[in-house]
Amino acid sequence: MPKPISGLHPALPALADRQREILRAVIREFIATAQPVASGALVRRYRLPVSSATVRNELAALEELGLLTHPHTSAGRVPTDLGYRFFIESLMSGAALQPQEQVTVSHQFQQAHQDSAEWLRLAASSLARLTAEASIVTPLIGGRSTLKHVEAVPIQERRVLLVAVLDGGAVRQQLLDLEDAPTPDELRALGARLTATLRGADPATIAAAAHMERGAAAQIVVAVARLLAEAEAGRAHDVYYDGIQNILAQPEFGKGRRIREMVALLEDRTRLSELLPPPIREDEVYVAIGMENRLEPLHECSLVFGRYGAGSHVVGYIGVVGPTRMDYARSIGAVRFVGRLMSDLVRVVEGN
Amino acid sequence: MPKPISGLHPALPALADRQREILRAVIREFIATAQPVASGALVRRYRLPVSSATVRNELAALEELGLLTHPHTSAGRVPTDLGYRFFIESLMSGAALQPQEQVTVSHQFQQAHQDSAEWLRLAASSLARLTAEASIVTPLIGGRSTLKHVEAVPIQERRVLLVAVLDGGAVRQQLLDLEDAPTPDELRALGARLTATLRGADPATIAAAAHMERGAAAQIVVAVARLLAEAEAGRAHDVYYDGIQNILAQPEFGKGRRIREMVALLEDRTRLSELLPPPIREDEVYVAIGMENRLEPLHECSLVFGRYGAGSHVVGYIGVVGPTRMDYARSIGAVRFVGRLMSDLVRVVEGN
DNA sequence: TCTTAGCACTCTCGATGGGAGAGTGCTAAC
DNA sequence: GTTAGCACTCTCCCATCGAGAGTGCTAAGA
Repeated sequence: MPKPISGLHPALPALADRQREILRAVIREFIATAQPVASGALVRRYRLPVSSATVRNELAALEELGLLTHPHTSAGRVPTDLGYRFFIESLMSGAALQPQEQVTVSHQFQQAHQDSAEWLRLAASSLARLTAEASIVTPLIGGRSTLKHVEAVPIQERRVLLVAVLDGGAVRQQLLDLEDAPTPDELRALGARLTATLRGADPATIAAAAHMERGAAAQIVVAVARLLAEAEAGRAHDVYYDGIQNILAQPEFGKGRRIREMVALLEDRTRLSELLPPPIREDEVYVAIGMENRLEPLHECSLVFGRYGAGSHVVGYIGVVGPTRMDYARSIGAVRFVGRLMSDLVRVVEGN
Repeated sequence: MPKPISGLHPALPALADRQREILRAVIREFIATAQPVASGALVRRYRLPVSSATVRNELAALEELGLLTHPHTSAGRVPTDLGYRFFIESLMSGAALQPQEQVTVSHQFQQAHQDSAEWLRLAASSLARLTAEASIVTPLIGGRSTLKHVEAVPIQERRVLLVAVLDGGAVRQQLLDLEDAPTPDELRALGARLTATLRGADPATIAAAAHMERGAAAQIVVAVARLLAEAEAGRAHDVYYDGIQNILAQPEFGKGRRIREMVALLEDRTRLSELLPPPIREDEVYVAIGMENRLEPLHECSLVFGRYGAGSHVVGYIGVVGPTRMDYARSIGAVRFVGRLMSDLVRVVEGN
């Protein structure tokens, strides 16, 4: 069974049971309220069997270990990045989604008309709604794109719509102005012939095959090769995001500067790829907390990413972005659930 | 020639030349600085040939007419919604986009692979970039969707990918599990036959034709009818938006409450349709200023919408949303330019 | 009659300064 | 090891105040 959480793995200290309990309570409380957590409030709210003075001693110890900080002398405690990391690695109870929620989301996917762009959009909006964070969903990236079917549909005299179906069921289309003007019947025959000869071929093979063709056929083959090559590269602008309103609502982004940078990052599809996680295994979830993120605008944010896909080379990523004060259990549960859903869909499309 | 600007047309007062000049200067200045405009600053900045006291008298008169206000006694003047309306109707010099900008945007569209979803996305991002506002772009809505070509591509034994090309070049796809298991050759023949018999038919006709078919063919015909019907309805979730970061940067949205409602409106595709303008003519631009908007969250915003399309029944909308303090000349110019570009593309795809 | 200088008045904005409240750290007793 | 008690610190809110900006008004000038 793969390690469920990946990401940085700094050396984490060993804690006594009571310290673990208190750390967990602090993080839970801070996630819920966004306010520094006071010793007295902990005792009251979590019915701890010790006094607030004892809790204060433990809090000081946890701060010594780097798991908590203070904004100022007379404020309560706030988790550090390391504190969150500890929480995720060894304190968090993996609360999955409610069965009811799971049913609702699955149901929506089933109704989504089996259109892959629709699935991506739905995944983004489901994740955003489930987690109340911003979500990011990429299409399937990488792997070999091979041709399953090609068709040239006449639009005007010399203009055809090229429709290429890829293995995996993705459909790419492109309008093409031809040098010569084949009849509809010729076009149909050409589509059938090219489908027969190029079926299963990868972009390089198809590009090479273009030399065997002349005129319209050559044009079409070149275009098909390019469409497939692009599909293989995964087009950066096909990334979907949703839930910007959720992060606007977070109190830590009230001021407005930080948040603008984050939204800019989400909207700039060319920069989005910098945000994707290193390769992770199926069903594994990657978490990057605060300063663990390379990108400066995300230094007060956390990412939770999962992957979906069928093979080991054809993967897409789905994830959420939010403040470091994030409900990690829920985010991880949601990412994992939606990821599995997407993987199932891919498997169905690719034929088990 | 159609009226270029549509929207509410309240009775607008007649103004003396100097008042017009001063009103124009106030609005220009406020659009540029977002600060209430003082009489002294106007004289200095716009080299008015009168003293600040005279300007103050005129400002008081303009305020009397409802075209300006002040936030408090000792603050400069701020345009009212009516003031902006007056500006747009009779003061604004229609500054179009720079030739350089026009070339850049046209060029991007030409490189966009002739894929209609790509065009929509590009239109949204171009508008956002040109205007520094948030943009909204809908696909073509309404009109009759007729079939141009249909193909069933085998994916697995009983599973096919249905690809329907519509008049206008839109491509719809759907995965379909068939009752029986036709051979690839049978599927190809079926596609050719259905294309021949159903070409040019509308959804209702196609749905009726389903009764003439049996088994897989009937299933396919039903699915095609539904795909076309959906295309005709225009799917609400196909709306694209971009440039949220731009409105986050506006000083009037600093506080964060208003802006959240606006972003929520943009992200909720089901509510987006409430935002679309009443029917407007080609090349006409619709402007709604502040309280003229029905939707409460937009009471401090303005919309500038244009339409694109080929006929009078097949239209799509493109527009920008920003604070009432918006560079209307630029927004209107950008919306009109991108709208024309989109219309041209539609005409090309539909075959002149 | 229109324009303008002068001036009092008003309002915002930023700095200043308690005072209340919350929460900690420490100490000493249990 | 735990806890009560207490001094100390820091934030936050509010009131105050002066500077600055800008207006409205008045009266004089063109």
